[in-house]
Parts: sequence; C-alpha cells; structure tokens
Amino acid sequence: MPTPTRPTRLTDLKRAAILEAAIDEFRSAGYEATSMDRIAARAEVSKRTVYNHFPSKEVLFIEIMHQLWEASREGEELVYRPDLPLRDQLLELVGHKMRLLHGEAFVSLARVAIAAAIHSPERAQAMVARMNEREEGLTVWLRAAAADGRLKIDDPVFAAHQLQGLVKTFAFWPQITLGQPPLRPRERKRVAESAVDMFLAWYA
Amino acid sequence: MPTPTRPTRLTDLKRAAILEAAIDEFRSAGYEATSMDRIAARAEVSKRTVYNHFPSKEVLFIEIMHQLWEASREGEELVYRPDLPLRDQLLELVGHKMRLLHGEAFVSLARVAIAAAIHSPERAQAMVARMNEREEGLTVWLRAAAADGRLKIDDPVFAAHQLQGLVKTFAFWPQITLGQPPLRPRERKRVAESAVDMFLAWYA
DNA sequence: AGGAAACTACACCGAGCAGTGTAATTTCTC
DNA sequence: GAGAAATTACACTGCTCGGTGTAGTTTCCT
Repeated sequence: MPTPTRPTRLTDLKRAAILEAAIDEFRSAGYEATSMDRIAARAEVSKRTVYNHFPSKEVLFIEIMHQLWEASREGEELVYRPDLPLRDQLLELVGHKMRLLHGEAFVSLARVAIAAAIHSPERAQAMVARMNEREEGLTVWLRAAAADGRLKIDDPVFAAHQLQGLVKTFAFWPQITLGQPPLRPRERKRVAESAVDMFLAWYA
Repeated sequence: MPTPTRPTRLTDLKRAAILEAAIDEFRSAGYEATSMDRIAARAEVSKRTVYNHFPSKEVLFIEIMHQLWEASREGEELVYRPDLPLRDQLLELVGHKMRLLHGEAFVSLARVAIAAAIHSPERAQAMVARMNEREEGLTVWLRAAAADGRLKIDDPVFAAHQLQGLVKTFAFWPQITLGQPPLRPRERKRVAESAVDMFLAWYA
C-alpha cells in the first residue's frame, strides 16, 4: 500500500460521519431545532460517541462553521489590469463571485450563519466583519480602476456594494432565504452581463 | 364620555398586551426559541389567559404575521405618468419603497418571516408569493414606461429586480440579517439617486 | 497476543416545553 | 346587586432536550 495505515482509522471515519450529519441537520433545521440525538442517529453512531468527539452542541456547531468557512475559500484574487477591457475584467470578477456564491459549502455556511445571526446580534457583528473581508477583492479592483482614470468612482466601497447587490438579488438571497435552486448557466450569464453593463453605463 | 364604554375593556387590554409581548419575543428569539411561558410573563398575564385568547402557539404566531402584514400596508400605488420625467417618477417610487422597508412593522415582519422561512421550505413559498405581490407596483410601472417607448426594457420583471437589488443591498438585507440600524435620510437619498441614475443610464 | 483506546447500548438526570383541567377570584354587563 | 364572562394560580401530563455515567464490546497499535 502507498500510504501506510493512515486514511481509514475508524475514529476518523466516525468523526467525519458526525460532522457530515451535523451539517445536514443544522442546515435543514437550524441550530435550535437540531438535536444531538438526531445527529447521532443520522451519523449511525452512538450518541455517546458524539460527545466523545465534541464536548457540547455549541462546540460542534462552531467547529462546523470553521470547516465550512475554510472549505469555501479556494479564492485566488483577481488583480486590476490596465491593459485589458474593463468589461472583460469585471465579467471575470463577477463570474468568479457567482461561482463562489453557488458553491455547496458556501451556501451551507451562509444559510446556517444567517439563521444564527438573525437572532444573535453579538455573533452577527463578527460574521459581518468576516463576510465583508471576503468582499474586499472587488473594492480594491474598483479603486485601482478609478485611480487609473478609467472609472469615475469616488466611493469604491459604495460602488462595490451596488454591483454586488445587482448580483446577489438574483444569485444569493433567494437561495439563502427561500431555498430556491441555484441559477442555471444561462441565467448566470444574463445576470452577470446585465449587471456589469449597467454598472459601466454609469461609472465608465 | 364620547365613546360609551368601548375602548378600555380589560379583555382587550390583555389581548393587546399578549400580542405586543409575543411580537417582541418572536422578533428577538425566533419561533422555536420563544416559549408561551415567556410571552405570558412579559405580557404580565396568566399563561392560561394566553391560551384563552389563542388556542396554540402556532395560531398566535399566524395572527401576529397577519397583523404585521396589515400594519405594513399603507401603500397607495404610483401610476406611470407619460408627462413627467422618468427620473422624478422613479425617485418617487424608490423613495416610497424605502420608506416601507424601514417601517417598524415591516422590519419586524420580515425578520420573523425570513427566520421562519429559512428552515421551512413549504412556508417559504407562500411568503415569496406574497412578498412578490407587493413588488408588483414597480414592475407595472416599468412595463408602462417601456410600452410608452421611453425605456428599452424587454423584461420588466428582471429589470425591477435589478433596481430593487440596488436598493435592498443597502436598505434591507443588512437590517434584516445583521440587525443594522436603518439608513439615515442622507444615506437614503444617496442610495436612491445613485440606483435610479445607474438604472436609467442603461435602460433609458 | 495483549493492553490501550474507541465505540456501543442503555439508563438516567434535571430542565424546559406546549398544552390542559380546575377551582377560586375578579371584572364586566345589565 | 346578580349572573355571566374573564382572569388567575397552580398542579399536572407527556414529551424532548443536552448531557453524563457505566459496563461491556470492538478496534487499534505494537
């Protein structure tokens, strides 16, 4: 065997099964309505084993949030290129964002996180901060394009929110709050192009 | 006395106190995490009295949804006027929408409803339908303007969503999901004008 | 092979939950 | 002032939950 004896330890399989089951339960029922018994049953694991891996429901939940957060990274930044058309670059940026928005891990994270944030003002703030971090990419691109004189933008943060709003109203909020299916490729293309064109019509 | 003996019946006061307390609890804690005992305590009313007015938690919740829904109406429709500038009319429409979005009743409703919808696909659909009803106003206005030849819009529903997205990304979603404070008048003006200008730059 | 580590079934605890029944007290209405 | 209606305190049912303790079994590692 290539790898000695690592990958298939029982305890690791159990732990993975618990996490997978917990994600499913939390996502479909929310934090409050999910019980440790249900998680154990779904993972086909003793309830005691769940508590041997995770000392409490809260810790298990936080662990899942971390895991989904990391899983939804995978984002290399796009940098501003003075030599390429704005429209092409923006389409690339928006397309990249939409691919992230429709990732399984990201949707799971967002649904659970937003459901939790709605009723916990303290936790909400931390999530805001981190979510906004991830949206920085577009802002810096806009700032660079403005500094280069190719966009008439005085407030890149505001403008970035506008462009994101144009996209999220189709490709994020309906999926998160209403469980609607992700956009099909044709729809994604239309949303992206229409958003970028409208944006450039005003700011270019 | 002008009004004979109507307004201050004890049973009406109790009922009102229960509804008020229930709204507070549901809004801040969500449906699952709110208990009838807490509602009774907050309303300074016997738990039994709560059940004398409302046969179950579910019925009480639905009653509240109805009440908030009605309270957030107050919306007269704006009709398309061929003789007035598009920008003025759209600003009026958007301003009207933002006033609704920031109403106390509407925010309460939306927070509770969305929190409930996130984990209940069946209920979510009904809410979508009714929410979209209320967004019809802008769509018909756009359709009229397009038919009049003053806007180059082939899909008014899509375009209406875009304009709404431009507004909601500042004036709705942050308030609902993150509990952020409503926009100040200056910010509202800026969001509305910028959204309308960008919209018209592309579709006019 | 043998000891350590992990897993399991199961019983249990204390708490909170939605909802009910009742008998006594207060309030309304005429 | 009398009868009806509403409110109250309180006890109670049946259920679910998060979490623990235990004793026996299985799996891992050397």
